[in-house]
Amino acid sequence: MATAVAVTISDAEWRVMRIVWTLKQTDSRTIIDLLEQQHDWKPATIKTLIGRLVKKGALATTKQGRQFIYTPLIPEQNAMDTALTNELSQMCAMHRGTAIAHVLEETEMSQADVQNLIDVLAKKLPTAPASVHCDCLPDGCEGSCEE
Amino acid sequence: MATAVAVTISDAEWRVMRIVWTLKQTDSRTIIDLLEQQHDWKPATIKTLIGRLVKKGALATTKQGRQFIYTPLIPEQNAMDTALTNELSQMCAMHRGTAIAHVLEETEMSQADVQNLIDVLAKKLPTAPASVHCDCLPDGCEGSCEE
DNA sequence: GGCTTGAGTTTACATCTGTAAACGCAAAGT
DNA sequence: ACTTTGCGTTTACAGATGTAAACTCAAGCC
Repeated sequence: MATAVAVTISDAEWRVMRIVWTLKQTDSRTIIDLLEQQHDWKPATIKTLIGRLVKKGALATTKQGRQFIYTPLIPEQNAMDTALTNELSQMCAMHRGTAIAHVLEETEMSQADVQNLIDVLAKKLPTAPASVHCDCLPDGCEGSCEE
Repeated sequence: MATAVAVTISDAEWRVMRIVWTLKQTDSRTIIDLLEQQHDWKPATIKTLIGRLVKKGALATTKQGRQFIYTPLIPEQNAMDTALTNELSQMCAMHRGTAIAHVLEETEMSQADVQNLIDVLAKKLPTAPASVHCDCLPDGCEGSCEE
């Protein structure tokens, strides 16, 4: 199996990855031009981010004449997935549902996406447990979180 | 309006907050005891985290004899909400729906929660746009992201 | 062939985070 | 009253992150 130790992508790095994911492959010139429009980052800053992403194994480089062509080494959907799951998993298990509800309300999604989510949930409903308990305290200390 | 500049809570600090949120109020002795069971953190580490949370304005202190009673200054659901929304907002708008779908599949939720989500989505369905476009490139560069 | 230019690399530095020891002091015990 | 204990504070330090200048070459132009 690949030694994909779930590379961690920081906020600023995320911007760079989005460019590469969207374009599938590009050179630094393009990345820098695009990011300079979106943020007021100096080219040097963007170069640093690209460098770190390569070192982290998030971007692959292919020598193309004098420069490099960058391509993503980790799939976008995969990164999104991991980031959200990590964030959620650090929260109280009992309250995750509510948090997701709030997020759903604030997130704009296409009709197809909404429908898809409904389907996913409908399939989940039958096997969902009657309740999920708070896991904020060490085992054996539960019970204080019911409201 | 309160000067709630949306305090940022780090991963380690989350553990502390969860204890306080769950217990509503406690002293450091309790926090330290509980966290020493969950992680192998030294008491000093936990003291540092508590101190930082107080300085950040996430925890309030009330002198109680020789010690302090800590209470949360920011509501748990609020913090969860902000954290998830921040994470999501840094991702490609077009792909958020799919990411949420994946998360939903992996997150254990009570039947009531699942049902609630279905309701939220059902209400959202009518007003959902036909499609949400990729916003990874600066304005005017779109179109490369359709697949 | 020498100079210019630009891509990638190195170095820089403040802040945040994880992790923790050391310290100052007031309360509690004897 | 004196000592001990424990709580909160100060100090420490490495690694990650945001931000960016400086430097090194090889490719491209005259």
